[in-house]
Amino acid sequence: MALHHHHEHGGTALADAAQAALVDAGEQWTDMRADIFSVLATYEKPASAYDIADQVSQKRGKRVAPNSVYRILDLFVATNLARRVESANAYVANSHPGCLHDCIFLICDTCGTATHLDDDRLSGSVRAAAEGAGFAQVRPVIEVRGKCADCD
Amino acid sequence: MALHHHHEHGGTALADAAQAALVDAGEQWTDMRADIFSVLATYEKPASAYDIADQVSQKRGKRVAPNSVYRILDLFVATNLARRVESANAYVANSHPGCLHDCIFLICDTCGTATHLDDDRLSGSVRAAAEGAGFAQVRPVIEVRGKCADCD
DNA sequence: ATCAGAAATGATATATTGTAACCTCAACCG
DNA sequence: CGGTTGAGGTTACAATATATCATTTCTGAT
Repeated sequence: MALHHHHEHGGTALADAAQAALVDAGEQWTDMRADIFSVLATYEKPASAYDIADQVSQKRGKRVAPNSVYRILDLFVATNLARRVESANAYVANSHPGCLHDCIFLICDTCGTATHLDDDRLSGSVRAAAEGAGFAQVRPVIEVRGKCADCD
Repeated sequence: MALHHHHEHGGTALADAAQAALVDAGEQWTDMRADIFSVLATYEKPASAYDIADQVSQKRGKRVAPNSVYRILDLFVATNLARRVESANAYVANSHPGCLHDCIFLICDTCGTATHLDDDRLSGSVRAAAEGAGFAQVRPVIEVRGKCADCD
C-alpha cells in the first residue's frame, strides 16, 4: 500500500481546493455552486438535497428549488467534490477533493453523523471480488450502519 | 475461514425454508407473506416495494397497498428472509434463510440484476474497521455498482 | 365452541426523495 | 449584432417511504 499524505482541508481552504478541482475538471465555479458546497461542507452530517435547498434558500433570501441542488450535487459527485451516502439518501463533502479513493462511511443510526474512512486495502479487496465475478467499471459502495462511540 | 455449506434453495424448497425460518422466529406464515415472498423470490432482479405491490395485486385480483408490502418486507429483513439493496431502493430474497451472513451485492447498472457474494473474510474486515473506529451493533452495507459480465 | 386480546392487514393520507421538460438569461464567439 | 452554449429557474410529476386509524383474522384460554 502506497503511503499517501492528505491535508484535511477545512473551511476556506476546503472551498478553495474544491474550486480548484472543479475548474481543473473544466467546470465553472459559480456563486450557486460555491453556496451549495459551503452548506454541504458545513453541515454536521450527511445532508439531503432538500436540507441543502432549505439552507441555501435561507442564505440567499430566495427560494432555491431542490432540482437545482440535485443538478449541482450530481456534478459534485461526478467530479469527486462530494460523495453520496446511499444508505442515507444524502451527501457529504469530500474533505480532500482531487484525491480519488473508494471510501467507507460509518453512519450512526442514532445521531446520524457519518465518519469517513479510507482503507485502500479493504476497498481494493471489494473491487477485486467484484472484478473476479466478471464486473467492470466497478464503483464500490461500502457503508456501515451502527452506533457511534458517543451514542453507544 | 470456516467452511460453510449452503444449500441454495430454489422454488418451493426456498419458500419452505423461508416459512420454517419465519415460524422459527415466532412469526406467522400467512397467505399474504407467502405471496410476497414468492413474488420477491421469483423476481429476476431486486424488486422495489411498489414492484411487489403490483405483482401481488395482480396475483390476488385485488389491490394490495405498498404500505402493506413495506411492513412485510421490514419483517423479512428483520428475520433475514430478505435483504435490502440500499443503492437500488429494492429488496432481494435471501437464498439461504436461517443462515446469517453479511453479504455483498454486485448490481449491474445496465440490466439491474444483482449478484450475491458471501465473503466472511471481507465483510469481517469491514466490521473490524468499523469496530476499531468505536462503532457498535454494526451492520455492514457492501455493494458494488458496475457492469456485469453480460452487459459489459 | 366461544370469546377476548393480540397480531395482521386494509384504507387513506401525507412526507420524502428524485426526474423531466421547458424557459430565461448571461457569457462568449463568430 | 446574431447565434450558440451552459447555468440556473419554474413547474409539474414520479418514485419511494411512513403515519394513523379502522377492520379482519388468528390464537389461546376457558
